[in-house]
Amino acid sequence: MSSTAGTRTGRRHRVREEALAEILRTGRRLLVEEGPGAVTLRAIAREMGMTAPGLYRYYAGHRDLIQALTSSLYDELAVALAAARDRHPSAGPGRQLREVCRELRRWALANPREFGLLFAKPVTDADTTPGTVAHDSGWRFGGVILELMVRLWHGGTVHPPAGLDAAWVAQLEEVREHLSGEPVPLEVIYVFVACWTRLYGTVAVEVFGHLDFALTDPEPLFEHTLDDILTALGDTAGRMSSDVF
Amino acid sequence: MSSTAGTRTGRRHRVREEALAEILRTGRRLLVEEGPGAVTLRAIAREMGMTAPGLYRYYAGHRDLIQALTSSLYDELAVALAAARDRHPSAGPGRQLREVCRELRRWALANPREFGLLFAKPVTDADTTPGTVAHDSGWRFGGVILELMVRLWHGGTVHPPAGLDAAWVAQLEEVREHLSGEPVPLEVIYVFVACWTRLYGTVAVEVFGHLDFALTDPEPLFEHTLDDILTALGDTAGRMSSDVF
DNA sequence: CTCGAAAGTTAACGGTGTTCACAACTGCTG
DNA sequence: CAGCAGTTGTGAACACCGTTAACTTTCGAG
Repeated sequence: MSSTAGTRTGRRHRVREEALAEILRTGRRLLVEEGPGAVTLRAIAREMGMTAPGLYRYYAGHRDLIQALTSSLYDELAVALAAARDRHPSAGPGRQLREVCRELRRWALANPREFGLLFAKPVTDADTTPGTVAHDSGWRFGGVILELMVRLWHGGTVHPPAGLDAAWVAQLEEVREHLSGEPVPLEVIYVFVACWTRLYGTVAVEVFGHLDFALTDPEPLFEHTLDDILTALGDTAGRMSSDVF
Repeated sequence: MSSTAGTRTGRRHRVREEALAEILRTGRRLLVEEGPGAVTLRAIAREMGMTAPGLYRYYAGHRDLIQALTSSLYDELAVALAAARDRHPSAGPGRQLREVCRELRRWALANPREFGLLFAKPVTDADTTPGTVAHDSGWRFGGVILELMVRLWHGGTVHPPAGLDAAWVAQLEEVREHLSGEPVPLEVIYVFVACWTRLYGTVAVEVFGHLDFALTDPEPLFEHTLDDILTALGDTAGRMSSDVF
């Protein structure tokens, strides 16, 4: 172990970071250009002008590499969502949430393979780690959405579902402090989950092409859904229609 | 070519069908017991006491085998949904649709790996056929849901979204006769797609474990969503709450 | 300058999908 | 019944995959 182990930006350390990043970059390029099945240790190494075992100096194996790639993509998505939010600094949380959701769809459509890697797989597919990684990196992105919902909640426009039975409330309590920062009202978590399933369903179905047969342009459906979600959250501004959907 | 080529149930033909079915059965067992990555030509052959190249007498390759397995699972799901519907023959379409949706969730939770194979992957992942197969087999199941929605529509309780712009309507027209049987009203297709995205989102998020961190029992959320969907469809019977969600 | 850690190589093992040449079996036809 | 053709299955082989082990090279810190 070098005596300058704690050094922030040692030369050695820096080129290593670059290598780590290039591996991920190459893996992502393969994912985008050739599909999920093509992001392989040997292919990445080949692409980088080295041999597969060399990659083991950087990642413990194929699984860990994919995991790292997933993490970085979660981060990128989180940054994109936050940027969409900050693009309208003076807007209320409703408008900002709307823009964030639109950015999610935009990102997913622009990066369908990446979206698939992040959201199309079971979180535990017998190979991903128990959940800590999925939590940390996955919730840098989820936190952006949740935070806006909390702010909407603070505005007082959200009215929670009435019939929350006891068991339901109990498990929500469990999650409360699990979220960093302020204590999140239980009902907000419920609303968050409900809205997320709608958002996820709409975007996933579109990105995965499940309704290619029916819709050549699913954007109107998405905007309608967005209206509906924001109405459910009590936001009245920026509404584009007043249908149930 | 044998002279009895057209024979319905020739001996030869029958044992072949059995072999085809056993291959699928074995593949499914591997999928369930060992995960998606384990459903491999060699593993299936090994499990059946033969060698991998022998399977090529039955399926053109790994892709085709997976495709066939997917098709059969779609069929099984369609049968399960239809059975749930027919379990309440005297009930109205609203109640029947409710039971069908519940059955979808039940089936997905009981067969998560199969559900993942059917719905977690992009329909065209650079390896599935263009779409004809996904259409035919995928819509024996979707048709069950659509048919109930059409019946609800005939009941007159469904009110379509008002703001359907022209382009939106145009593409819906395209789909109209693409569906077998009676001409389906355009708005019904819209409602169908909208409801399907909600249903899919709720079930998929639960099955894939995206919200394991937050919910130990997602059933209340599902029931709330179901209430909401059926309300949107104009069905008033069997409602369990009156919240937005 | 030295030396030890890090980076990268080659070789190898077992696994995969896939192809091809070949053997065995089965059942129809002359 | 004999023979023949189609069907079914095998074994060997190829290329690719993840992974491990032993080895060489590189390079920075003391």
